[in-house]
Amino acid sequence: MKIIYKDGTVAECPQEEELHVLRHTAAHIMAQAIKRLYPQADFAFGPATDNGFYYDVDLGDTKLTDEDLANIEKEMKKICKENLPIKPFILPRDKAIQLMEERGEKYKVEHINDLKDETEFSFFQQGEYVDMCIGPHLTYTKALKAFKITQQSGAYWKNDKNNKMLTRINGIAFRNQEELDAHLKLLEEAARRDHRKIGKEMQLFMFVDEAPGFPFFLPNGMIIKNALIDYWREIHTKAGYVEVSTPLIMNRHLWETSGHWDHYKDNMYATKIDDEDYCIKPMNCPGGVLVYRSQPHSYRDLPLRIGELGLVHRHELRGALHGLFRVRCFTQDDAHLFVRPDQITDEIMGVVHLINSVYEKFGFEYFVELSTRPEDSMGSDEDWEAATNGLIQALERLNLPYTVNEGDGAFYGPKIDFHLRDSIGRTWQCGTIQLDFQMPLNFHLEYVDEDGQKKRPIMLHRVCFGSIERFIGILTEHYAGKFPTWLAPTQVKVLPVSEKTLDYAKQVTETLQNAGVRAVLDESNEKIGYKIRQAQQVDRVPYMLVLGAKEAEAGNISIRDRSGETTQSSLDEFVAKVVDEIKERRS
RNA sequence: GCUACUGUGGCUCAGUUGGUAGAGCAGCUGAUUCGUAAUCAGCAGGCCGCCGGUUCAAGUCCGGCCAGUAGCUCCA
Repeated sequence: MKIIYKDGTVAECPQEEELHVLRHTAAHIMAQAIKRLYPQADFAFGPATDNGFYYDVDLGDTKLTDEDLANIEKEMKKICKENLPIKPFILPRDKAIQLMEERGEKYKVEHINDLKDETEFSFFQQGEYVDMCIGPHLTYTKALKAFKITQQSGAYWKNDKNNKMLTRINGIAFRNQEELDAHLKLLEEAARRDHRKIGKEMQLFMFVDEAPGFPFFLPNGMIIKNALIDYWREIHTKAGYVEVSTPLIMNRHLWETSGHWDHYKDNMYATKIDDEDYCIKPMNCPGGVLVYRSQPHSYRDLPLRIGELGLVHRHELRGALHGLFRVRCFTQDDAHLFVRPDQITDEIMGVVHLINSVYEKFGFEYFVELSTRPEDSMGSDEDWEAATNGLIQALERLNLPYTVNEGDGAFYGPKIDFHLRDSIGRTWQCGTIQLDFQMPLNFHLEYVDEDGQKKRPIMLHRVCFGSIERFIGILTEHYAGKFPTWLAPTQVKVLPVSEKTLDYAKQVTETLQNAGVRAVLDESNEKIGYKIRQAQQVDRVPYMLVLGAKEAEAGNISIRDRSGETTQSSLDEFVAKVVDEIKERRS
């Protein structure tokens, strides 16, 4: 694949750059098509993305329908067919501005003015279309072979909600039709893993119009939630944590002291009690702080690790809600660590190990982000620097690769975030570790040090799952509903071949239940094939026991697992194996 | 909150240019007693998201609201 750089050199494209370049060119060709159909179109940015490309465009008052998008795609195909050569040229600043002004590209002019240090600007031209761009690009429009416009949406100019919302038109592009078809198929398969769909099918949770964003956990979902909580308690007890529970509603004064009233008010639900303002907690930290402050502490007590499975409520914007991934009330597997300055690094490392062990348990791959001071924040520059350095130090000592997310920290401190992927590749923040000098200061927390002086502890906020709701959503997509046995709502489904073996099936079910296994007997008057289909496709149970005359006579069982493999076994052997699998939480 | 789209029985969806709602699955009843991914028949089930408007007539057209989907913004 040949490509052309902004200086006009033509070269063979490095393999790993191919998709990026052709997608970027696709964005240009789409812009050209849009300009032909909508001459008033004023373009903003149009980059390549993971699977395709988009262009943000200001179309004035024009709104696009699906048909319009199809027409744009048609026009793109036409442009490809015309096989226009793509050629770069370079202009000095004043000429560049002049050209873009002549063409009515006011966003490009603004962009040139933003790039204060540049003296020259490169452009790529194909036919009548000119775009300011660094390149490189394909050399001819015909080289773009497989693409599809997928959707339109809105996007703010420069990603700032105070700016105008532009029309974003998205597309996907691949080297050839086969790759594109394969990708579409992949998306279809991913949709089958969607936790909202599986959650409905398996009756894990639900939402109702009367409580938008507030999840209901159904009996099956509660089993998963409780199994996760049991696991959580076990590893936290081992790691030296204690557990508390603090109130959901507390007086406004508390939230003023913590800084939430100033920095988080729009997200808090409020109520009145005896004519005083109260807030429903959006975070658990003030509760943890009050627990710490309720008693004097010695340096010997630290680090103090106080865990809390706290239900928090946040007013998330309507458009942000998304199944269990983004809700308005959720349970954080929270903990607040009160530490001496000399303990910071060790404690952070301890938490990272804990989070890592949890994610490994489920076979997740994650990536780590360091978020620094946001604009709306409290505290001194020195404290922020010290806190940020504390986190960086821990990350480097652990040799953990991370990216920096400038200005994305909490209002009280910087944080390390752990991100997990959903079935279609979107990433969601789950675990987080936040270093906080502010809360201890605002609440006058102290401990008595070795030298008898009162000192201020440092506070670490952290979660492993993040929110149990979001984590269950991620787990559901990760396993496509086929949860490991210890999490599965139904662990064994007992399927009698006919009513004749119902009694034997009842015995087997009871034996399993007495051993602590979540076993369910399918008493329905259906053929065995139907029962299996139901157990496999809807309930997604790890084990199905098919019991007919053969088994009843021999006193054994036939086991079918989710892969469809069947084995014969004695009941005792199977019970022992399953009980052990559950106890060890094997996946 | 913003942009675009969607909203019909528990679930998945049909419903022509406006003429008074239809299927499959699930449910119930009966028959069948069956060997590893759907046995057959019958029955029942619908303020067509909500409110208002246009019309002789609205699931269908218009407006408002509510909820959902994709993306943006924001976040665990």
